[in-house]
Amino acid sequence: MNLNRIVSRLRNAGLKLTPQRELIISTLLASGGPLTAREVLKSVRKTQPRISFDTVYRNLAVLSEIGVVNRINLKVRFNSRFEIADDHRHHLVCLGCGEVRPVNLCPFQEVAVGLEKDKPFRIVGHAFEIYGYCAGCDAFRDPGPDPDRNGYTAERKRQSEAEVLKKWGGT
Amino acid sequence: MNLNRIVSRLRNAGLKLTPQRELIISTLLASGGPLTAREVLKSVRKTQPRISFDTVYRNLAVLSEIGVVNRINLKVRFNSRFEIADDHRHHLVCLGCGEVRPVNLCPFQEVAVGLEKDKPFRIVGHAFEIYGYCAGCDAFRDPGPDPDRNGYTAERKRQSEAEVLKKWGGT
DNA sequence: AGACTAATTAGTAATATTCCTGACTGGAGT
DNA sequence: ACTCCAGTCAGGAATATTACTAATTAGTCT
Repeated sequence: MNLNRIVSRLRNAGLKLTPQRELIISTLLASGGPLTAREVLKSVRKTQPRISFDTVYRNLAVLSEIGVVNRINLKVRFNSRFEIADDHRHHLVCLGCGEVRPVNLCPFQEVAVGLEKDKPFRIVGHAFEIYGYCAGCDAFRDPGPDPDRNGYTAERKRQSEAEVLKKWGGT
Repeated sequence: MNLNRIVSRLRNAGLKLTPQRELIISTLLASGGPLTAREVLKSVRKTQPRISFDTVYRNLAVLSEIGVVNRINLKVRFNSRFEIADDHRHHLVCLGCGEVRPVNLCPFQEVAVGLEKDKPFRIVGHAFEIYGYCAGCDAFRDPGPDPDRNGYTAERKRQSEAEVLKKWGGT
């Protein structure tokens, strides 16, 4: 997805192209991976120091709504991330370190068929995230002696979190 | 799902049953529908006035992690809601009014098969939410004269939001 | 180029959510 | 009943996210 294509999507939705909006889009386009709202803000302020939080959040939300941007992450431990929606995809999210791994499977088409029969509901989007632990973070977790235990150990979990926050530069 | 069953799930996970935790579970069990964290807190404080935000949030997160509670909503406009996970289900979420409508479809089983092949990733859960507009809220949106427009209209959207916030008692 | 209108923005306030620390407790084993 | 320790809690601080308002601007039509 290039800037021209994105701009035409904006126009079709009746949205304007402001310098701020263009900067946000460019930032996402230039990025190698999904960014948090804060990372976008930081980057954009290099050019427009006075851009506000609200502008960044609002634009990320709007761009998500028209399908130009993918929004990753439930309200689970880590911040939301945003990426240009080149193709439609979902993600594995590591609950240990926050790593996001793309998945090229989308279950929505099969599911959508059976909906909207009884009560009307105009569907405009969906989210599908898979949670778990990558190999590195899984090592922190104690499987325990009892096979019925699911290995939840607060202390180890906290250790893992602390290291991870360092790794991800806090927040 | 009754309290006894939930308690045994807690034990299997190595978690304790504290008065606070029991209260939170009871509140969710007694509720007719999904509750926000704030609603849970408010209800629980009738019995334990000094219970903290953190306790409520932490417990809802832990209960979600062991599958006793379903967590509903992405970081999209409305707060997260929580409900006892009687059976596994997902939800339609109205972006206009926040209404949550359960759906008895889960695409995860079919999708999960193809994963974990290349790189190891221990899956512990997933989330699937469908977004759109219910009949009532859809009426607020202007389809516009151009069929290629997707009907996004900031002014109307704001109107709708304002009314809805009143309806949902603010926040 | 000038006027008009809906969309957008900066700045700020209000919420929501998570994190941290030191004190406390449930429950398993004596 | 006593001990012990991992798990928990309350309280408060730190972040993340959303909401509001008055002023500004992009884009359309003349």
